[in-house]
Amino acid sequence: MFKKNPELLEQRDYLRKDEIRTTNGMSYAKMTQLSELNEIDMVISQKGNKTKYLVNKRSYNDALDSMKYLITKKEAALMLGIQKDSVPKLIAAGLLKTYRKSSSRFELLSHTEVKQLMDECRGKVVDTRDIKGLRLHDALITYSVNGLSIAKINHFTREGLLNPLTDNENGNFTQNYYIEDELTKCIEIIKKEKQLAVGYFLKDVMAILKISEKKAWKWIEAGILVPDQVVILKDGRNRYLFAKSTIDSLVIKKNTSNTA
DNA sequence: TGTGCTGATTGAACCCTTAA
DNA sequence: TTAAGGGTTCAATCAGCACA
Repeated sequence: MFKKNPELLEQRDYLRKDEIRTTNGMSYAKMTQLSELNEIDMVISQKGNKTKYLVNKRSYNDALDSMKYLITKKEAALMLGIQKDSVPKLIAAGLLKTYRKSSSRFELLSHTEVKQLMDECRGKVVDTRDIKGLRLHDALITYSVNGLSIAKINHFTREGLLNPLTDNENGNFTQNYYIEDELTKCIEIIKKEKQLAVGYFLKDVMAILKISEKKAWKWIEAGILVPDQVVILKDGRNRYLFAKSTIDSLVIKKNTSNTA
């Protein structure tokens, strides 16, 4: 009945407890706690041996609207569809703020802000047949080595560089699919940012200067190409890092000697 | 010059321990 | 009891190096 007439869903006065848990990540314990504090109006409906817990929609929405309603990182993770370990990463990236309550020893988050982040980063709802791309977790497994993180995915989504798709209008990050072409472009941005901050690797330098590996080593030995940082790996190998400015000046030198 | 090998690296997920 | 924190695992790519 609700599938045929979705507007009937909106008209309901009461929501099921399990419905609230899956759509908003609120734990059953939290609902009981809010009910005891009279923050939400929860009624028990008994039919035979089946017990139903129903929450008044208006009281629930009022409780959510209030900034008083703070949630733990675990609840935020449930709401976003990510692991609890990822929540601090979103906080560190400035995508979520934490609050302190005298009654709690834990850092808490605003339910409103978590919901807002999810709404901003939820994929565009399309038909299941039109879904393409990688799930959030698969994208992270594939591209974590390139510096892609859950925080970066959210940043890029907010900036419009990533346009995820979903077939669930109330879905969370696990239901988002990311287009591979868009992910590749974001990886390029991350790489450029890293090169600016950390520097170029020898392979990057070879490509920029258009020289072979042999020539690169000759230049290093001759002191023409001087690494700005040498990281000695555990197995004795060296990892060379060249600052962007070092390579830029070499490119200029190479170009002027070519034109002369 | 090209190719293949090895170990490092990355970050989320997972699992276990700790602390209040 | 439960959230947080720390260590480990997983899957993938990359850089350095050796060698044909």
